[in-house]
Amino acid sequence: MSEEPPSPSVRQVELLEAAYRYALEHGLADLSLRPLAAAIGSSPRVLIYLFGSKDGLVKALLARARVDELAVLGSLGEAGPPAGLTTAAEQIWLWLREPRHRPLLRLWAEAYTRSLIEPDGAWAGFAASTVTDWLALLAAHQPQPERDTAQGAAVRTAVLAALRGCLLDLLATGDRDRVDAALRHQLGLIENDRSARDLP
Amino acid sequence: MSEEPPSPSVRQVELLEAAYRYALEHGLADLSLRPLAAAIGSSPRVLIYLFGSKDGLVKALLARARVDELAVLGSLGEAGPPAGLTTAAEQIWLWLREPRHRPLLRLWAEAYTRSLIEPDGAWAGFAASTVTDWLALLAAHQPQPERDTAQGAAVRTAVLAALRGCLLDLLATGDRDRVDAALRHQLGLIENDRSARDLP
DNA sequence: AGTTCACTGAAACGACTGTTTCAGTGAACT
DNA sequence: AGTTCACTGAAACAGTCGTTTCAGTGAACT
Repeated sequence: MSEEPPSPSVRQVELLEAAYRYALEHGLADLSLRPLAAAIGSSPRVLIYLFGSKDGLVKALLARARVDELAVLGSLGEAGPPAGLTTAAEQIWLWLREPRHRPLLRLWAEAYTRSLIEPDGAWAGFAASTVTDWLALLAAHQPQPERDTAQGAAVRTAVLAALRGCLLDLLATGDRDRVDAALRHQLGLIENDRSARDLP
Repeated sequence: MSEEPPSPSVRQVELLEAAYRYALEHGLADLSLRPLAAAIGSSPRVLIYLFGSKDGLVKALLARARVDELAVLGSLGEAGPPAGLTTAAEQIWLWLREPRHRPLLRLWAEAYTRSLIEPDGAWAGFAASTVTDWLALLAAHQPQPERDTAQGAAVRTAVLAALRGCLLDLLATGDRDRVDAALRHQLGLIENDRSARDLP
């Protein structure tokens, strides 16, 4: 309990990275120290030593997943001037639908729903914070007068809902053509409506 | 292993109902026979006897949740003639946003994502089957020429995605006004587009 | 009365859980 | 050379898990 290295060492991030890859494959729900340690060439003893407890390890894994998520937000948000709400949403969707991102998105969905059921512990606040993160990104692509209105919040909420709803469908059915057409239809309607009001 | 009652007895549905209420409160991820049995006034022995195994119990619980889901579908689908796609979606949303349905929807979300990660076992196919169920309901509210086209499938997929995306947001943030406005905005755009094409 | 049979309490089984205790590594620093 | 200290293997701890074994209930049926 008293033993816990203050700063993340080299070995620690190595193991965290290996554990992260393991979690992407097997999920977090049934995560167990002994199988995990065996798979990444470590031992339960070391994991407990480095992360304090299993809860600490799970928190570190969720934080690691969040780093990936924020990296996407950063690459889409800071790369140049605001691109317009629907354009940004399209770029996000291109990233979401990539088959190689599916393990990460499954893990994300698992952490999301788990934090709904078990609001305390390692999962606390995951769902709420991920919603606000993405909403903030979308807000950055809305023009200034609209951005701060309740109407503006509703529009970016709708865009986020379309993205997440389509993602859920895609993860469950894998039916890329249908889901792709659905999102494109949805964004097209929003785009039409916005251009009719002279909003980017 | 050999003992398993063939037909569901009275006692069995009583216990299943009690276990269902327990699962709505505590979720399925950490479900354990001993605490569950203690809470519903039974014993692990009896649960194993009646449901064959814990896996059988979980399957029964998921089937029970599915009964609730199908009941909603039935009440919205068979009640009169097709009401139009967006009207049907609005009615579904009125049901989804009810605070008293939140435990059921949390359980539903948990089973959904879990079946994405662990495609075998008791959860198998839950996500995919729930998608097709709801899509079929929405299809019943589309007019006949459109219903069987790829465009029609895309539109009802978009409607379902909007509903699910808004539901996820609502479960995480509880921000009813914003989410409500988002869904209304989304459905309004679809409605406008459809009436412009003479589709109900 | 005797048998059958659905049902159940108590206790144990082996496997697994996260965590701790103890005993060491081996490299870095004084 | 001696000490410190980050790190780790082996084993055990107490607890929980799903499941099984055994020994019964008590009502229904022959």
